[in-house]
Amino acid sequence: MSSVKRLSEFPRPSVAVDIAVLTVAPAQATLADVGELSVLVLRPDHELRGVLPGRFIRERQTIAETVKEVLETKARLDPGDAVPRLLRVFDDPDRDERGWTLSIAHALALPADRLWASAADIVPVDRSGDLVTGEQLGYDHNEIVREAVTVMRDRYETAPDPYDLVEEPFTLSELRRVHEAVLGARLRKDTFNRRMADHLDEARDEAGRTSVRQSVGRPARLYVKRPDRSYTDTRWRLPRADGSS
Amino acid sequence: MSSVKRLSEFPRPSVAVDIAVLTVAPAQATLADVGELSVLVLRPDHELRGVLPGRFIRERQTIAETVKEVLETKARLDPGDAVPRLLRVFDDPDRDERGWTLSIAHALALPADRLWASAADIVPVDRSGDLVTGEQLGYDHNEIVREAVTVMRDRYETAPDPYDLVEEPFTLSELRRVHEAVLGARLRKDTFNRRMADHLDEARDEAGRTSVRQSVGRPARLYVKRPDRSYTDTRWRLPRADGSS
DNA sequence: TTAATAGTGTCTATAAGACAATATATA
DNA sequence: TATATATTGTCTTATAGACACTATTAA
Repeated sequence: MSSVKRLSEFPRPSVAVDIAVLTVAPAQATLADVGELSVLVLRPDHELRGVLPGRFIRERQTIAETVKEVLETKARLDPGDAVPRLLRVFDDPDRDERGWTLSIAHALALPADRLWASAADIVPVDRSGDLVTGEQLGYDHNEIVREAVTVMRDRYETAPDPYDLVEEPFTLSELRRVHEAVLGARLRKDTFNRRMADHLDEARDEAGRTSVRQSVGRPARLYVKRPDRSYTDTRWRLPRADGSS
Repeated sequence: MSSVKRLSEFPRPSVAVDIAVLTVAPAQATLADVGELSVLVLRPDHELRGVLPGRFIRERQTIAETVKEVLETKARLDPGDAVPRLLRVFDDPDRDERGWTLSIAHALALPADRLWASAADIVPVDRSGDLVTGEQLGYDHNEIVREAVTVMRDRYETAPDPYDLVEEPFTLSELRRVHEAVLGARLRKDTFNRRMADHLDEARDEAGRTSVRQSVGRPARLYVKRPDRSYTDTRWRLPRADGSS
């Protein structure tokens, strides 16, 4: 950043934004009741292989704006308030045979019902973050999906629905089912509830009810996520000596 | 990524890599024995304000290679095996008045003794990650430093010396002093030791000794970091039901 | 009353945090 | 021996994990 040469004297890469859109698809035959963590794959006419939604960035447009626009125009879905999360910059010089490109890869999660309008495929992923179909995507997009899935699973160990897949207010069962789908494992009801309790507040739904019943059984109480005091809250912090901090 | 147009038809940004090089500078008057977390600042002749080391990336060069080369040529220091960590991409359209630029910002830590050869300044930072001098750097580099410091402090709560500032093998006191400097607080000796013990293995130094004495007092045992089973080890994991996983 | 789902009491094991004692060196 | 630093015993409190029980609804 410290050169006095004109910017135009430097060769410049093409910079793309690619987005792994993740969701929990309703349960199939597998794993009984548990939904499946899945990723949105586009199949453009002129491409041999499936790709993630993405395009090159335009001047005077931020990355966040680009993400939103890509989802709207390429995937034909409304991202709403969902926050895209930077994964990393993919910079292998040979990642695109057309020339020198960088990909600023992002992950983003959306509730399944907002993806059905899209003309894209929703493909489940396995434990290692590969597509269950074994499909090979274009460019390095399989790797982007793997990293997106890994980061997402990691975060779902630590906090209640950090990607906002569940609409508030929700019941503990709804919350747990989403976590089970993301993590790909059944979770213990009692321990899960107690863990999450510290990060939730009781709430009412639009109708002012403090609990809901689905069709049978005891009605469940409603919760919203407590505005989290910090991402690091649930991890250990080193013990300060004396009263410092 | 899905266009069939030629890459050259798209406008392209200038892409820079900027690096917050962090270190623990030896203790000054403040806080008794505790070193100070500091950042390396360049003062090029032709620039009004201090800047972080950085430059535009070149074709067929990875970001990692660029980081290494920047540190060697601009900061005149040898990064060795230190791993640069991506912070995020700074993309404010107005961040550089010369034109459209992105900065792929990284953080990296090096032991203080490897920085003295550099012609750069080593400036301590305060609790919020600002330079203690109140100095304003060029571009958005103050913000890069703040984020670098925040991420680094967060990681030093969770693991023993994750940025490899201490040379192996080390004593628990050496390790604790580095953590105190990074976190800017004194830590309890006994609890710190027990916390770290799970992440350390006993070791010998070059001379084959299993402990060292500095000048006075009981000699301290030597440790190396245990190859960590995973970054998430020290955070809670949700309880699986049954035997699944 | 039964089935289904929600939620809690409580026991055990483990870990955190704090205090103080013990251990091993030099001067 | 006095002093300095390192390390551990142990007590208290908090939390995790597991099991089984209680609670509240619909059919």
